[in-house]
Amino acid sequence: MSQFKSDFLNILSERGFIHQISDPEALDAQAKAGAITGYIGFDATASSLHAGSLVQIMMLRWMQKTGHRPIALMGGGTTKIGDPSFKDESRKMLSVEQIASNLDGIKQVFTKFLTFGEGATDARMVNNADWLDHLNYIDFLRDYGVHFTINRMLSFDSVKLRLDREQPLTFLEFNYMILQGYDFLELSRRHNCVLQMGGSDQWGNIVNGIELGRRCDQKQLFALTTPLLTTSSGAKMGKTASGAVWLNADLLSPYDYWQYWRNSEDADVTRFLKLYTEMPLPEIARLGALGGSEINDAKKILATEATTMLHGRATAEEAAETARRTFEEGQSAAGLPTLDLDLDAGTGLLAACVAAGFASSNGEARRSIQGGAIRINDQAVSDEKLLLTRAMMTDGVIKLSMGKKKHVLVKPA
RNA sequence: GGGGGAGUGUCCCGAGCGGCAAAGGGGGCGGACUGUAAAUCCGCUGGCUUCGCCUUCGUAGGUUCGAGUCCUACCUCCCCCA
Repeated sequence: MSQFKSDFLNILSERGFIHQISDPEALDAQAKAGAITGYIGFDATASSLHAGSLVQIMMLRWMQKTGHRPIALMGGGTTKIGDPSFKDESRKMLSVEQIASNLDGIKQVFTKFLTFGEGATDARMVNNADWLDHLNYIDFLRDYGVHFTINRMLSFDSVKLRLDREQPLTFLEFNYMILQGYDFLELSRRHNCVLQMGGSDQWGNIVNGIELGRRCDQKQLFALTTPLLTTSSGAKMGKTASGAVWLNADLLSPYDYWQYWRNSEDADVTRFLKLYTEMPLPEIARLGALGGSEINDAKKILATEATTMLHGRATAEEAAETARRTFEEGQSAAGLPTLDLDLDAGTGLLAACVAAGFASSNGEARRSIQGGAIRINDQAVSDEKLLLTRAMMTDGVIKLSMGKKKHVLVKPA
C-alpha cells in the first residue's frame, strides 16, 4: 500500500490494520486537513468483549492519538436484531435486560484505551438505542427503505452463506444491515462522523451506510475495514479451548490474559506486536527477527505489553513474574489462582480437579488422571481415589496441576 | 392448500440392513518431542457411587424381546407446485 499523507492512515497501514478503504485518497486528504470523526460499533452479545474486538479498539485509540475523534457506538438497539453477517444460523434473541447488563460490562473496557470527554479529540460513547428505539416504522420505510433494494442486499456475501446453506434468514435479521447503515447516517448528522471502521465482515454493512449518506445528504462517508484476524494456524482470534479471551478481568484473570499472549505462535509475534501494542516499529522488527528459542523473549514482551494496555503496567509485570517463577523455576509461585478446600476431612482428587476447573465432570477428571495429566506438587498421580489432606501441604499450600500450563494452589478452607 | 426432502452425541461437520454409547473427520484436552511455539506421533473426548447402572439421535405416542433405524401425530426448516 502506498504512503499516505495523514499520520492516521500511515500508522494504521504500517501496523497492519487496513484491509479495505472505500476512497483512500479522499479519506487521507480529509484526515490530513483536520480532525475527523470515526466510529466503530460494538454489539452487546456478551457481558464482555473478547480479544477479537481488540483490533477495533486499538484502531479507535490510534485515531485519538493521531488527533482525531473516535466514537464507540454501543449497539443497544442493533443487538436486539442480531447481526446475521456470515453467520450460518441465527443467534438466540437476547432479552432487553440482558442487553442492558451486557452493555454495562462492555463499557468499562473502553475507558482503559480511550480518553472520554467533550473536547475536540475526546472520545464519545453513544448508544444506537437512542435513535433506533423510537423509529416510526412507516416513516422509516418511506424515508430510508426506498434507498435499499432487495436485489442488491441479496447480492452481499454476508448473507450468501445463510442462503446457500438453505438456512432461514428472517426478515428481522435481514433488517440489520439497514439499521447499521442508518446508524452511520445518524452519526454523520449528529456528530459529523465521516468514517466507519470494522472487521472485514462488516464491509457490506458499512457500504450501505455510505450509500445512504450519499443519497440522503449528498455527503461522502468512508469505510475502513481490518483484515480478518486469525492465528497462523487459522484459529479465530480471541477464542481458546477454555472459552473466549475476555477482556474483563472478572471473566479472565490478568495472569491468564498474559498467558494467552505468551502462547502465541512464532509466526504471529510480529503481527501481534504491531496490532496489540504501541511499541515502535523498529523495535518490533528487531524482536521479530529473533530466531529459534530466542523468540520466546519477544513473546514475553508481547504478553507484558498487551496486558499493560488492558490492565496496567503493574498488573502486567506481576503476571509476568508469576509466570517466570512457575515455568522457569518450577515453583508454586504465589499469584497463581488459589482454591479453598476442606483438607481436614480431606477432599477427593476428582472433586478437586472439578473444583479447579480442570474438568467439568468426575468422569473427565478420571480420564485425565488415567492419561497422566494430573500432578500434585509436581508429582504425577495415578490413584483417582486419593484424598487431598493437610499432610500434603508445602508452605501452606498444595500445588495441583494439569498439564504443563494449568496450576492451582489449594489452601485449607 | 398439495407434493417431495431434512432435523444424529448441547463445539461443529457427518455415517448409521431393527441389537448402538452409535463409524469417520474437524476442533479441543492430555502425553511424547521441543522453546509455555509450530509440525509430527500416541491417548482421551455423554453422566455416575464404573466388573455395573443411568441418560442420549427434533417432540409425543405406537409396533417389537429389542427402535437413531419401522408406524402415527406434532414442531422446525428447505425445495417444487398452487
